[in-house]
Amino acid sequence: MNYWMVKQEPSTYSWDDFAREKKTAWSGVRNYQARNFLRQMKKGDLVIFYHSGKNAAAVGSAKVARGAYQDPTTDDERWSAVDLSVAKKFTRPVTPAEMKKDRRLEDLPLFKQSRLSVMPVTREQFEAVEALSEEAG
DNA sequence: GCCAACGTTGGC
DNA sequence: GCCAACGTTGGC
Repeated sequence: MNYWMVKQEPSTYSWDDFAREKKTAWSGVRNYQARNFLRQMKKGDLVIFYHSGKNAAAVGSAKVARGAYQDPTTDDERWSAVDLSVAKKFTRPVTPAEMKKDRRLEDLPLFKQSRLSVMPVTREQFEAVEALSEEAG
């Protein structure tokens, strides 16, 4: 079982959109590194859903419902998509500032490669974000 | 809202 | 296969 983080601008596709749909195709990724990570995702893997932009925060978790397949938004065979289903909404969003302060999270790829939209995290990191979301702000 | 940095695309 | 141009992202 592996752990991941996906980043999305909420004006493009927010957690609320996701929660309404329950399941979505994570498609439209046009970056090779992110694509490679998508292809490594297996059904059942857990994913942190992160909002980028002005109110950036980790807002919930998702589960990989279907491993990589041809991205339906293009005929170009280079690009892949996965299906994600809602796991749980965090009781409280976790901001990048909080994450940076946490020693368990200071090495998140999120902070090393700010443009990457799909990235691996360790189980420890996944659980640390979850734990922060359950603490009082 | 501008601008610099990054990554992908397209022309040679 | 290189490199300039372009589009997108993120920081200020």
